[in-house]
Amino acid sequence: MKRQNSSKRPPLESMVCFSVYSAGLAFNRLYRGLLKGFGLTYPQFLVLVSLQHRNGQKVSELGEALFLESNTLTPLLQRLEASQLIKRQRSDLDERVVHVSLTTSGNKLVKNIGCVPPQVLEATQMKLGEIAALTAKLHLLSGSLREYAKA
Amino acid sequence: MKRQNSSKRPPLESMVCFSVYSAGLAFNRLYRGLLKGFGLTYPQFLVLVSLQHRNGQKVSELGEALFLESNTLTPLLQRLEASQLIKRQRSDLDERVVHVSLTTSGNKLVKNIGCVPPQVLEATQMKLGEIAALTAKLHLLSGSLREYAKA
DNA sequence: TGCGATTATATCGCGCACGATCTAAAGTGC
DNA sequence: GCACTTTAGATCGTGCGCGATATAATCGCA
Repeated sequence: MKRQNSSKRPPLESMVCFSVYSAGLAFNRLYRGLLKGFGLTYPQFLVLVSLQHRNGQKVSELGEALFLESNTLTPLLQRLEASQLIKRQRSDLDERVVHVSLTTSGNKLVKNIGCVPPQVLEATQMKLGEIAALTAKLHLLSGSLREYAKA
Repeated sequence: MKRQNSSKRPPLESMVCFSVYSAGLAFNRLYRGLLKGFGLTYPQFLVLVSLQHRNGQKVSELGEALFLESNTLTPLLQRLEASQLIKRQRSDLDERVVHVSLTTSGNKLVKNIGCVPPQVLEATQMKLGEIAALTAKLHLLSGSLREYAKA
């Protein structure tokens, strides 16, 4: 027999969407502390990591990697450029597209930080395998949600 | 033998933090579409759900439930109040604290929406048990991250 | 009683997310 | 070659998150 939702435990706790939201806030705060010393925000860090993997991406490619669009990326990239960490240059073949690449100091910085600082791993208190499984499930979930939103 | 990270698959995909970030964006977009018709944002909806469970919470209690502070909540609550969905009133016993309660129309609205609209469940493409397990893991993770951030 | 410390909420500024719209460059059909 | 559409980024306005700070009420305690 199922216990009736006695409505004395907060329902937020039982909502996946909230657990994701809340974990997102927690990660953001953790990274904020770790990145503050480097003068980076968390999304900026993600952009640098993506560029480290593949330099010279178009804005639209970065957008596909991060699931963001130009209205978010453009100002973010402008700030990174102002910090001398990236360069933006219009393509010669198609003047509409803008290629983004790490500067020398940008490259040095992201190498210095490393993709997953050891503090983050420690903070999760999870085993590597568990983390990988969780990551995979979340990507599946994201995919389904995006699929549904499109349809 | 471990395959070397051949650095041709984007490293973002292997980062938990990114999978959480990205799933958060996806949920936000999904809810945005669902809530637009009700004139609500996703965080506003979460506040209403929390109040439905326990009406008259202090701002600080809402903050503990949602892991947010007054600098985020105050303007959010002001907007909800402007929409006539909640009432804010200072306590008589302690004039520092503000109690937040649903108005009749706010109560009606949140009941109308329901905690987890069926569309969301469908969009996840997951079984209830899977969702519950994921939710539990994420709460654990959030807890560890917050614990680490405090220390 | 009075005054420094603490607490609850509010205010401000900045940087994301994102809907809506704009601009300019390419593509397209005739 | 010329209008029509499409595409890539950029711009603008709004609403979060959050660090820093302000304001006002309460507490502690000598």
